[in-house]
Amino acid sequence: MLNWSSWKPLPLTTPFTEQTLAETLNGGQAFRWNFLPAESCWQGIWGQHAARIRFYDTTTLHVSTPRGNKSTPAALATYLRADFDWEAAVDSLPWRSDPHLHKALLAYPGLRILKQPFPEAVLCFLCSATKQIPQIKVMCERMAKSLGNEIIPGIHALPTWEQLAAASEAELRALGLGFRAKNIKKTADLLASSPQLLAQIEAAPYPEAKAQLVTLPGVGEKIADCALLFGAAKLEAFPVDTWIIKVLEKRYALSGWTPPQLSQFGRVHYGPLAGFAQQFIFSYERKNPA
DNA sequence: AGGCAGGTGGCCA
DNA sequence: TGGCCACCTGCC
Repeated sequence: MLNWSSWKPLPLTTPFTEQTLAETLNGGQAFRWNFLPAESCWQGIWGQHAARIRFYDTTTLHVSTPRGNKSTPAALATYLRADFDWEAAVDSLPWRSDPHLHKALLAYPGLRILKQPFPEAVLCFLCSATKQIPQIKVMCERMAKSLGNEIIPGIHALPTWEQLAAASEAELRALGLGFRAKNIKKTADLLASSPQLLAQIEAAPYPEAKAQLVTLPGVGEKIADCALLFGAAKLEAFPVDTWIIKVLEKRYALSGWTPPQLSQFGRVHYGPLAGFAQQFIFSYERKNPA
């Protein structure tokens, strides 16, 4: 394909498996990666970048990027946090005293938390309310096609908040966003009037960042934690969703606990990388429901 | 055919 | 504070 560079190695400090690569890219952290059977690779979009990735061996990915976009390989390394020591992070989790966590860690060796552009993480998770991953992906794709920049022919970035503010609620509803359209429109208008707000939130320590984020229309505790975990590298953020509630109820015998109590439990039990632990538990539970 | 899906905000005791 | 419910849409 003329538009794409040849495959180049991207070394990983933490070993990986093919299944873990799939889970990292398409397991509910991000919504803009698709497997292309014909090319047998993952193709994804973030910010104003697009890339193709395929598993080469446990410590090497192969990467192809659009020709002429020289900054994309470095941006991809940042997005994947390729140089972070995930193995040490895993070892710091309380797996020695938590057999269920231990099982989940072994099931996804090398699983990592992406560093997505913060503004688009907020957008994607605003779409996530009571939706499953495939439907969230459809909503993101429609917003990109209709409102976002075309990065290369046929591949569109998600709209910026500025671009979203320029659309009407009716236009957003027409993209199938449902009741989320109103929240996205209101948040877009608010962010358009404070252009530095998201950058300030991202730069703030987790507790302040979360407190600020939940003031955006449609952003509650869960969406704020997802955006901070997957879009701002705040690994202490511990999203409490229906899956995690189920896990903690059934596998940790915590039935009857309220979401805020479970959130507190998660932070105390899993520690400063609670969100990282959450991702293993989440992935494991979706594949092996209790 | 009706209920439910990686939630949130508003209203009521 | 704590519980309940509407809210879009599509898929089982």
